[in-house]
Amino acid sequence: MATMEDVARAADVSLSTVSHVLNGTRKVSPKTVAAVNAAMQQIGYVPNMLARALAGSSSGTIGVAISAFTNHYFSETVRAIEAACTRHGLMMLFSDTHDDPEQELKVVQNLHQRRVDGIVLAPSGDTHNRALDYLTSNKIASVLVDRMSPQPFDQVGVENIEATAELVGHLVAAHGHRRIGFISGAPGLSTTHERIDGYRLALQRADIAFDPALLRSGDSNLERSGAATRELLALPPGQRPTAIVAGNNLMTIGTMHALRDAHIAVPQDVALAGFDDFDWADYFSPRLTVMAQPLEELGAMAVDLLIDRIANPGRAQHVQRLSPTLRVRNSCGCP
Amino acid sequence: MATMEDVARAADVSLSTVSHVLNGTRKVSPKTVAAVNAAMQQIGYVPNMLARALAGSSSGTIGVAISAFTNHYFSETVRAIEAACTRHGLMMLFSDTHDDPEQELKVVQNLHQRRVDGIVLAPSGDTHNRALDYLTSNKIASVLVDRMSPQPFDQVGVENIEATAELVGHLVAAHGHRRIGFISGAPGLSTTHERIDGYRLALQRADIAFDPALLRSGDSNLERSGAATRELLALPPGQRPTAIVAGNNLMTIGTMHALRDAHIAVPQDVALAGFDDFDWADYFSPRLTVMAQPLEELGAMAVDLLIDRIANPGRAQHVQRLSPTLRVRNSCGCP
DNA sequence: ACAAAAAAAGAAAGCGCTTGCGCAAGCGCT
DNA sequence: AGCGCTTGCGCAAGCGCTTTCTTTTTTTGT
Repeated sequence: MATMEDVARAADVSLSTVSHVLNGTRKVSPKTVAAVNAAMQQIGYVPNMLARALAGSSSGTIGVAISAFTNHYFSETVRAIEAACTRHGLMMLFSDTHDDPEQELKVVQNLHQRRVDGIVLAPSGDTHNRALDYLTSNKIASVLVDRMSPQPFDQVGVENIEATAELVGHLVAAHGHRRIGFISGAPGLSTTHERIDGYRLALQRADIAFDPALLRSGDSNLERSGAATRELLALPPGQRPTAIVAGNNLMTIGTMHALRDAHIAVPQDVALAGFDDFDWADYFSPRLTVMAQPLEELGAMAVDLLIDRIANPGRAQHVQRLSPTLRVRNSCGCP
Repeated sequence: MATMEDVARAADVSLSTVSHVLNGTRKVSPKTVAAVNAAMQQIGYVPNMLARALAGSSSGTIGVAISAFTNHYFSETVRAIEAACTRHGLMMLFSDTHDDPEQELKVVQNLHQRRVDGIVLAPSGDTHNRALDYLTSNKIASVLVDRMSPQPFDQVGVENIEATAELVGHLVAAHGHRRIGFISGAPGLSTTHERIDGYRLALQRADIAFDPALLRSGDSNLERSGAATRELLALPPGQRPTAIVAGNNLMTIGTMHALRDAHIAVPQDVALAGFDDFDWADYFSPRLTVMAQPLEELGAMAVDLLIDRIANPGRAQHVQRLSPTLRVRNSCGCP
């Protein structure tokens, strides 16, 4: 494979001149530039980014470690990150951590070994996250997405408390529900706790007493949320919820499925709303009322933040919260 | 950052010994191994894969260029590829080509510059695909997924003709439909043509005359397939299809949506079936009858094929067809 | 026309690793 | 004691670039 030296030889200039034309790192006379370019063309030269990265500093690559690619929410986020990378001429090294702290650490180390310029991480909900420690102690430029951490990191997520309160509030204000069940996510995740807080905030605002029986963990997955829904339905008639809010997309589906299996009509018998929009929420029947996260902006902002930090390692951490938007469709009872 | 030389110094051995310990490339006495490992630990050494790749040959990285990450089908495939990579200790450099030949070429060149060991590509449906030419002329180990090409490449896709025939055949055999509409994908893609062939094959087997009016292009997307469905519905009563088959997941959704907008009950008024299963096909009402592609195996096989070719550049090309499975649910009319 | 300053290009020292080559001990053997 | 072996390791030449320091060439002023 042709190297820069071959190009230099063919253009009858020095190696360093070739490098400088390629990078525009110093003034080179137009005719030399032409000669070098011609030689590259002719020889079919392909730059070696590995060597470039080794000699220089940047590898032009960032790492992305996401916890649950299976979840549509995250794959959408990755897509947005990828788009942002392409816009900035970066490539993305991608790996799934499967929400496993062990795996997460491995992935981060792997990315570090490959000398990525920075890392975008959706951290697992581990109480003591070793991956985050690794990032800090190795001074790796990084930004956290979705899950927030008290540790000093650049972070970008959505505003969960007010958003959940708004979602729950809609059920109260627009449809008069007073007994609202909430299916929460996996414990340990910041998003889970914040959304529970939002739920309680909405109740409080509506002067509805919090009933622990109406708050069930769906553990962020389909099956468990189905079970949680069944528990809710098994409550004595007076205590049974007239509406259910699910804490993420998977749990919304799980809940809906359980409801249908129990022959409960949505929204006639029980109203339903969920956090996270997804491609086809609009195509279910009933069409699902959800709180949609701005995934595109989230990805773009994560990359922007990361690039900025790479350029400017010393600066203070930025924690950004983006606002989700309520998408009112029919499952809440709206026509 | 600590280098191998630092480790060598700390362990009081030569640089090459450290390298050999790290790679197990030659016998080193147990006590030296211990000393080196201790030194690494103590110093906090992190191997530099860039340097390793430059000096050695492999970068331990493969590139994945997928045409339409937005489509759930592809994101699922990427997930499977990622899993296979992790199993093999590889990392995945990922980029979306947006089904644009221009972009596709750029992505492939980019990956090449980063000296990936091989490339998994879902080629765009370009008549003369420059990306494929580039791969060939630069002798880059690669494997094509989903879309097949007449050019000599390792390829893995699904069997489309028989599968589509089976799907259409089910509508005929189990439910007695004789007028079956088919919404086909974007022209130029091998999958599109093969599925059309499968559709016609099924008709032929059932002695049903092919009616061009019943074959409409949905262009592989939501909106166009909705339009195609509306065209089908606008046909004079005697000519109108009693069942519709859609050529991929997006088009199935688009079709279903159009049907609902037209207040057509599925499957009572018109039966529906589609190619591609997706997470929630089971949660729609009616539950969707689909032909499910073995995405997990597809990804795994692509990576296996690629690894094999990297190890063995000279061998003949393998073209693999995996068989999708029919998942009968309710939209076809089955109880 | 000639020195001084500016512009253009070359030489070479790394970046952090792999790997072929070769040297020094320690072994059993005659 | 001396021979050929094996075993364990160090040396140093790259891999293909970037970048600093110099050297050469061209321009400009008087």
